[in-house]
Amino acid sequence: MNEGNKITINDVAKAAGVSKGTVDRVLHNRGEVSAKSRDRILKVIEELGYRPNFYASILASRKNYTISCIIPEFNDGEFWELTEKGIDQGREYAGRFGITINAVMYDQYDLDSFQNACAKVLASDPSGVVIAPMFRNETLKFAKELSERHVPYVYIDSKLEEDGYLAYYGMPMYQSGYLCADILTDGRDVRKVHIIRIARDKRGLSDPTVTRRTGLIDYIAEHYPDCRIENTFIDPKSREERYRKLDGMFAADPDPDKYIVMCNSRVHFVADYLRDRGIRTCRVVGFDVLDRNLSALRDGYVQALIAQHSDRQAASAITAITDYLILHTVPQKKDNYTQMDILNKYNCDYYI
Amino acid sequence: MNEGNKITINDVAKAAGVSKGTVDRVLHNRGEVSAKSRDRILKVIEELGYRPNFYASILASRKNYTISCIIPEFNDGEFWELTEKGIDQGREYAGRFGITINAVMYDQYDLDSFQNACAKVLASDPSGVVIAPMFRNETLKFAKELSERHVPYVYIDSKLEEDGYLAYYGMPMYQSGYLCADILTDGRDVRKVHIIRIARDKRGLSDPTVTRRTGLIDYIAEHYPDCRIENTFIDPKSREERYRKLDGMFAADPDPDKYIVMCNSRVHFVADYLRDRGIRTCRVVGFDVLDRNLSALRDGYVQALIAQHSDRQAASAITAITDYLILHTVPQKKDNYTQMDILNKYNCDYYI
DNA sequence: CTGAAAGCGCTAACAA
DNA sequence: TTGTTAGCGCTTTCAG
Repeated sequence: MNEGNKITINDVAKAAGVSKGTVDRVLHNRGEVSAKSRDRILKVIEELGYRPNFYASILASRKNYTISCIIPEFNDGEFWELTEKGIDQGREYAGRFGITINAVMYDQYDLDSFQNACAKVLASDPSGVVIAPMFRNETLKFAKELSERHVPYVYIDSKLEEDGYLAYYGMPMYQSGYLCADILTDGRDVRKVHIIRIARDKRGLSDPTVTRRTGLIDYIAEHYPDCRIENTFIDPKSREERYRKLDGMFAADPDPDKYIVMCNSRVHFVADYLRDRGIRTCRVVGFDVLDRNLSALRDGYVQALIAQHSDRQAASAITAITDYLILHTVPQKKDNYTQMDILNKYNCDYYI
Repeated sequence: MNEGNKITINDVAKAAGVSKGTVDRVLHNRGEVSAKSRDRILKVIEELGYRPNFYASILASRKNYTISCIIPEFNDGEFWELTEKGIDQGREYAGRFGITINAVMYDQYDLDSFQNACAKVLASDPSGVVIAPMFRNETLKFAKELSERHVPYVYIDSKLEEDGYLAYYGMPMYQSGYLCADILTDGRDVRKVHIIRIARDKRGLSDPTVTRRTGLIDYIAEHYPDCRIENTFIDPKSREERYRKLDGMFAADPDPDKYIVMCNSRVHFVADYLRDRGIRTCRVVGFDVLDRNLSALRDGYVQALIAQHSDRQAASAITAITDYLILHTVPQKKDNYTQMDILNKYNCDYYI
């Protein structure tokens, strides 16, 4: 039945001359077993190629595993929505093993909110944790606590430079910037690149796109040494302010053929501006498959989008913990860099 | 345990005033049950929100499901190798439910071999079938037989115009050709496009790339009405012959900046030629992530590859049948068109 | 047509 | 330290 394997715990017990209770003990490092018995049992397991039947196991042990996912809160159509979809996919998988998934959201601009989320999760005594970190120090503390409790945790989106995590699923950020620059410039004669950036009002927040921007800038330096890079900061909260800034940008340089890029998921801000101003002469590249970005892509205000399956990242994270909990397996690779998808108007409609 | 649902078959039996044996009978339409009992049980199930525990079910019923996958045979590094990897992924999933997966290969250029494969699968009385069809009529017959036996089957790679399949997973072929043309021409001043095609020696074989080529040609007609399209046929078996043909192509038109495309996975043939001849002036686009194509991409002899996750197609197919068999669920969508991935030298290393 | 009972393979007390 | 045993929730005879 179980992958064609008919050897049961009883067979092992018999062959090792012990009872199945003892076999179960060594299987789960539960209770004390004499070194002699343990060795013999382990040997028999090896020889017979015994593989436990997980269904019998799940059935017999009515454990109540629960995995908590800590991600930023979001509004409809924003980046993290896709991650939540992935959590739902993961929930379906984990649910088959009787594992409960719950999501805890935090305000990604508010440290307190993040701390609260972590504390809440810790208090709930989770069997495993998925986390999309935004605050370095606090995450480090949280990770340490989880490690000490032997609670497996996996990072999604970005990770920290510590080592205790079970796995990581995210995009290679530097390379995504490099790729982005390649698509933007596209072998053309580019003299100037405009990077549109979000003006961050709060201090102390790590900018998640800095690595990506570095990749972008490096590409330009390597392939277009004479190309200038100009940063323009816009306010995500004020449309008027944005338009003023972008008007200023266009006024400063009369060349209508601009190369514009945004390193986060908000390129729709640029697209909206271009649409309103009727400007169709720019080459614009951005990131991520928000609905608003997709429609900009379809309408030709954005030429390409670099996307990642952040749903799959979340789902993989949950799967990894589930398998760890139930099957006692660890992911093949610890660091999993997800593919970078290039979308244009001709393939975007087939993107999930 | 089971998704937070604690109601068991015993609860249902008690509430309905019958034994759990009878409940099981109505659950699986097994044996005769009086209309009265059946109605009462169904009502109780509804009211209590009873959900069977799959693990107990799998454990108790030592059924031996097996899913057969019929795909073309292949050599190392060829297209179908990736599909086989997906079958392995699917096997892992299905194995957890005690389902055996076996793969049956056929020679995609030999009708007899395909018929044999089908007959063999039929004889083995499979619980489900995954098929990558190449021969239309024979597949139609096979599908009909499966339908009559109530054996669920899913198409991968391509499908037929019948309706009995459980699901389909494959690339949108026409659109892939359209996309390919867009990437090839890339807004440039293109006067001529070279399509390199495989000379097929056998008659009566359906060319799997004809739809893709149509998409390609349509794009050119729409966007480059004055562009000429030239077909060159090469022999997959003879390197000399290929070089002769390609030499001829280059001799016929002195322009070194050629636009070259192949609609199947063999663009490495072109790349090898260009590498040997030291030609770096062409723009070349092809399909699929064979190792040889990837190295051509990295080395700059191919500018872009359009790829599909044919591994995921196979894995999804197996998952769909597994879930159908075990969970009694049908796929959300019947026709699943997988995304078209655009690969260049900057993102190909993160693919898969 | 229906109930009773014996497992499926494993876990987790409880004795010894 | 170890064996024994009573289930987990469901399927499947076998009587009746």
